[in-house]
Amino acid sequence: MDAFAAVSDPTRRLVLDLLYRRERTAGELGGAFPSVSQPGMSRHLRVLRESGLVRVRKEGRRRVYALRSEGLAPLDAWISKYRGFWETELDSLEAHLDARQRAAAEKRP
Amino acid sequence: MDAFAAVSDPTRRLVLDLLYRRERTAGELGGAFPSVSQPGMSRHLRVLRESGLVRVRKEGRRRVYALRSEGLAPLDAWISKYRGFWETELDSLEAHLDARQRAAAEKRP
DNA sequence: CGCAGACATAACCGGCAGAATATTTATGCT
DNA sequence: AGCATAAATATTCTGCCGGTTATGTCTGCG
Repeated sequence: MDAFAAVSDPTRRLVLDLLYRRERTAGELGGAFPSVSQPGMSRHLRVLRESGLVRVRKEGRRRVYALRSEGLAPLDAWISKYRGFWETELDSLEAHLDARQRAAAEKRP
Repeated sequence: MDAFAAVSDPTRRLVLDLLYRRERTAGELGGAFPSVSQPGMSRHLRVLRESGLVRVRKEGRRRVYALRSEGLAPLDAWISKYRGFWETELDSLEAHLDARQRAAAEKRP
């Protein structure tokens, strides 16, 4: 599963958000989501691992997960192409004007 | 379907990439993907519409699709939190050094 | 050694996403 | 009006994803 698909799941995004602040053990992460069973979280973590978004290290019998934000680089690279598109008024403003024109045109044709 | 899920599909990303350059009719977009049937493309376009990533206008019997890049803003907002994490050497360089240290430590303990 | 804790994997299930075929709607053309 | 074209929707089928229960593996500890 690629980074795009990995991040398309809300739970996994929240996991990454937790890891952004600090490392956490699998147990801590699981505990943060009461709606998800232990194996469920384990599978989410596996997906995040295999798509390169987190790294693990063993610490006794715990697994400590940490963010590996470079994994998001491909995603960011793709989006960066579009960024600035909506920051310049080039399409949002244009769309707004189009809508106004169309609305006006429908009122008095 | 939210923007994250919409963009998690490779075909839909390619469609957006095509629309980045210019507007296209549904037919043009379909023709660009021989592996996808006409209704298939129509459904992809529907998803992109409903997640706010494209807008349509009717032009005769054609539907002209255009990028609505503001739809990507939530996605970009989420990622931007992580950007700079791998740009500052704060984790990639650190991880690299950690790895070197660990490797060295294992060679002569 | 043997037990308990932490986590991963296996097996299974329900639902939904994606693809194909068939049909419908709307528009242009003669 | 009648036909062809463009594109959307309906229907069906299949495969994968997320969740659960059950089980396995490894580690720390008495």
